[in-house]
Amino acid sequence: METGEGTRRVTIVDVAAHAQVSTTAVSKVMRNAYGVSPAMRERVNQAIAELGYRPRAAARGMRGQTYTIAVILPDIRNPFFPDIVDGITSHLRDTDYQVLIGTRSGIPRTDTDSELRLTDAIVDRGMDGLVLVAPAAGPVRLDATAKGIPTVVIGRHLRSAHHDTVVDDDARGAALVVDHLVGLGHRRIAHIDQREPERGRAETMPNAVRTRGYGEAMRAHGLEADLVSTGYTEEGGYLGAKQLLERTDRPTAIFAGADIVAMGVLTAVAEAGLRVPHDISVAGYDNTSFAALGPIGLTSVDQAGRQIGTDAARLLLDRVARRDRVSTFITTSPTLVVRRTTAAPAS
Amino acid sequence: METGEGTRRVTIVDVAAHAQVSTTAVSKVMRNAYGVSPAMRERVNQAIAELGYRPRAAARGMRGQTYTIAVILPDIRNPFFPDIVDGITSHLRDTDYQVLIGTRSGIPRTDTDSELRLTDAIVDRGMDGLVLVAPAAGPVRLDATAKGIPTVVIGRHLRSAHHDTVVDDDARGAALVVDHLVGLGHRRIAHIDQREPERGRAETMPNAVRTRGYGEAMRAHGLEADLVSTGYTEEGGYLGAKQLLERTDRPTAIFAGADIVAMGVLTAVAEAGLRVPHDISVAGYDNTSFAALGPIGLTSVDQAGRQIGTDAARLLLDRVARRDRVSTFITTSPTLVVRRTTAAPAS
DNA sequence: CTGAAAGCGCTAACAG
DNA sequence: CTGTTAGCGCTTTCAG
Repeated sequence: METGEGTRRVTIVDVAAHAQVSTTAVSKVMRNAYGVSPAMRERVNQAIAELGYRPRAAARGMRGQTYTIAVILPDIRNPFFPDIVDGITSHLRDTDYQVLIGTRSGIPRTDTDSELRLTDAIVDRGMDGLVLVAPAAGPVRLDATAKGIPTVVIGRHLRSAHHDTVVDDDARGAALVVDHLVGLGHRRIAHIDQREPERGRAETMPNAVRTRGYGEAMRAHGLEADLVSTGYTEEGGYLGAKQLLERTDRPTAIFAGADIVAMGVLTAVAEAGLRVPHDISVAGYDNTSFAALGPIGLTSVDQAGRQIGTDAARLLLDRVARRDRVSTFITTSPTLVVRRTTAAPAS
Repeated sequence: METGEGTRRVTIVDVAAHAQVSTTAVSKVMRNAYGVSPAMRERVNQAIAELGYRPRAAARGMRGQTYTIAVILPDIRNPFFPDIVDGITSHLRDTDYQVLIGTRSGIPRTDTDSELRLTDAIVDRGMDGLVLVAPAAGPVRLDATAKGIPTVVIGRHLRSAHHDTVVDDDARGAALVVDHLVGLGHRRIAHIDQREPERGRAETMPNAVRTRGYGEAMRAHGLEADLVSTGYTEEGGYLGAKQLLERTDRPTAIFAGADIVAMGVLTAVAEAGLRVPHDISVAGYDNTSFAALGPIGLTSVDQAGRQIGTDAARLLLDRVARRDRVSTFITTSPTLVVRRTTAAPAS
């Protein structure tokens, strides 16, 4: 127990000596490896407890695993991501694995570069697995990463032989919103999405797929798409809505690509002196906890983030155990949650 | 560059061979250590670039540093914490250090146990420094942790010789709110705080200090404190407010201990068919980005989370460099941001 | 200023 | 079922 000043940390050698066995035996017991008698297991465990021994991940990592899983989030402020993280950690709770989160939450967003740096850092630290949430990297890069470390990609519409994928049917989710608004009588429905600078990613990013779904649904109803591209942040929503509200012929409904975007939209609408849903309807995507808030009551698309996280964790552990197994692609179905920010247009 | 299947990862030995120098030289160049000629530095750097070499943190950690800083958050959903994280990462951006976040965001909250497990995991992974945000552990435990790894504690009103501390003047912040509400004419001002089960921590937890500040300010105005203890979560605010609103003689103002709590309060108020601030005033603490949202406009106390994070990062790097330096205690001054959820009482 | 050699703590082969 | 031995990739003495 002694946490004294100069006391050297207890190592596997100390445990082995204390239990009068070999270090191999201790190692095996820790990893629940095959080939240890119950008696020895008992003795070793007791020695571990008595000495308060804890294995060092770095040393283990040099030969075996580090028992650490990293989750890379594009943005720590988006309240949707905690749902995913919850799902992952809850699935890993009873295992030996530890979850650590990396984020490029700094100033620059949609930054492929900082994501790359983070991914490298994860690999350098010998982590056992990686969950990438809505990564910005291209398919080639993702494959290269996945070849080096078991990887699950969340949110990209991208099949790969090297990583597993869990993704929401974003096109369907967007259509759900459009259908709902059209059903209420709206014709001028605008969409605020995230600008997708790189051509190659356009088809596979969740935002792009939502945009496509929106466009197709509008067309199906014989309506014209009305797109404003800013970004999936509160500020993006604010700026996008400002732009839309300045028009003489402003839309009667705004479909924001994410709840966090809708938050900015609501702020802009309030500033313009308009009332929701009387003057304008607003819908979001993700069904975050903030959408349900009393003063908000945002109509939104639920994509079951917790479930997505759980699925990702399961796939990841699976792949850590068998790195060569065939890859899996899971699609989840979104549902619409109607609240108080959408209603029939006033006119 | 070859990211081929079986290609062994390039190590320091490969770099040394390529540059025709010793591994020691390479090691020194990487660490910007003393005693390398510019010519050699140049050669080594070129070899590193040509081979795309990246040092493995685990291996480095066995003898030296891992260049990794961990931040432990009590809750990933509270929108105040990203501000702190932003401050930390922005300060560390141009260093070799990498920030990784750990959170006990699972189901159980205020869980000393899961915090401990996380702290241990951080230490086991040989991280170079640790930032603890509003930790639940007691002083003895915190000291023990800090003895093992350079540590900065954010949010606890606790002076220690072993860790540095950055903390907001929570008592003053609470008084700011009470003074503001009393100035508007309120007399029945309730406070929703977080239950503090452990006696020993009562004086040092931010929530407890806010509660104390609230009580003292009320007394100074000759008013009686009215406390409901739930938790610093949205749900805590919801349940606490529900309880308060059921009373026949309900308060005219509710001061929530954190913005996230205020969110729950607003939901409960809306459900009760009451209007803010006409029927009841609501104030929060933290001045998160959500407080500024158009449909919210929450009056809140700003404690400059980004600045707190920056200070913490600076102190931490400082201590990583000189582990034996005297400890520092920084207090920041909160300011009140008045928005639209507070007004004179109706009666 | 440079390099050879000795570990850091652990796991994986390999023998007994 | 158990123990011995040889490294993993890096940093650190300590000589040259």
